[in-house]
Amino acid sequence: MLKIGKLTDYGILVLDALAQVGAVKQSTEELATATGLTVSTLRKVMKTLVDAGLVIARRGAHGGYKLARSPQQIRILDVVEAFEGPVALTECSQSASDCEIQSSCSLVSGWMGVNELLMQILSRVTLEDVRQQTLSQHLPSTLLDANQRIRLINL
Amino acid sequence: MLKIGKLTDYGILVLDALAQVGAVKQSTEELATATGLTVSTLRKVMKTLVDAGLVIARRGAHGGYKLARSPQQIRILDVVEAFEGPVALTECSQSASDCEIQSSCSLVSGWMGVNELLMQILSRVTLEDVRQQTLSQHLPSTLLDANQRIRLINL
DNA sequence: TGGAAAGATTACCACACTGGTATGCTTTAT
DNA sequence: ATAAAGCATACCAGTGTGGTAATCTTTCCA
Ligand code: SF4
Ligand code: SF4
Repeated sequence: MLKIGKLTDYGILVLDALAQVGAVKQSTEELATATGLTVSTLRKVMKTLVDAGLVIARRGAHGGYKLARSPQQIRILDVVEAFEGPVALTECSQSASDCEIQSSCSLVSGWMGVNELLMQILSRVTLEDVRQQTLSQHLPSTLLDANQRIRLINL
Repeated sequence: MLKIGKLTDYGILVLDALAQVGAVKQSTEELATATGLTVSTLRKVMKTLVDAGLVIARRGAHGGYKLARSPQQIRILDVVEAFEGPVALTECSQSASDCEIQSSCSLVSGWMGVNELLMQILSRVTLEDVRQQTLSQHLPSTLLDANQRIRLINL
């Protein structure tokens, strides 16, 4: 599956709704109707988003939420990390690894490379890309030749 | 986190061990000592690997396992899909989606793009890449300029 | 042809995580 | 003061994962 959590998904959903209205503050109720989520669920989502500094909250009467920066400056990686912590494909990708066979494993640095690669990709896709469907839906399925491949790997 | 399952990881571990010895068949016991996994766990891993056609099994006395094709021809995506099913970042990425707000969601095709992109990347990294640490461990962290970015997104 | 060597199949269970929900607290504008 | 908002916490059912064992089936060879 390699799926992202549903809450992460909801996070993007909220950011999209906020981007839609520009700089206008939105209340939890307004976001609820805009996104179709329940208020309870929204609260959890908003907390994460605020803690991560992706949206700015204003409390009290006439409060509400607005984007902390423009959709072009919000990376998918930011959102994913906000909800799910650092990207770590394998156990040993994390600092506090508890893989029992790590000492005798020769693949640690190999996985690191893949991990880094995916992070680089996710850091280059922005909220705006997802909103505007910048990414072509039908990518060419032909394999790249060796040179292109190296360039892709090494960015 | 965005982590792959531990069993998937073990799968790569086994494939690495098989690649190490070339065309020689390996028994479950031999793989157990080579990888540090228990025999019970290995059985589950091997079943998945065999079902996916990534390794070839020979039963009976003098049986064992060997790689179905060369490490260069085994894509990480193949292994991931074997253990975790089709890559589907969001609910709606799967055919049988059960996201309740999908009808009123404008991000479906946006996510599709990201999903495709990640799959393309994972399909271009092979077992050999992970074994030989082909991927540079320290990728340049400077952002690409606009043109390069478009080329990356559109492959 | 029988037995040993090997893989295949199935079932079971503890545990952690996820998603969903409710309840009460704090801040701020008027 | 009061109402409108966001903030914090706690709870819980369901699910998925990882780990383990017990049993069946195939193949080779003495
Ligand atoms: S040490 Fe090896 S087996 Fe353990 S998590 Fe890392 S790659 Fe996987
Ligand atoms: S339909 Fe929208 S909210 Fe539902 S899974 Fe897809 S992207 Fe997420």
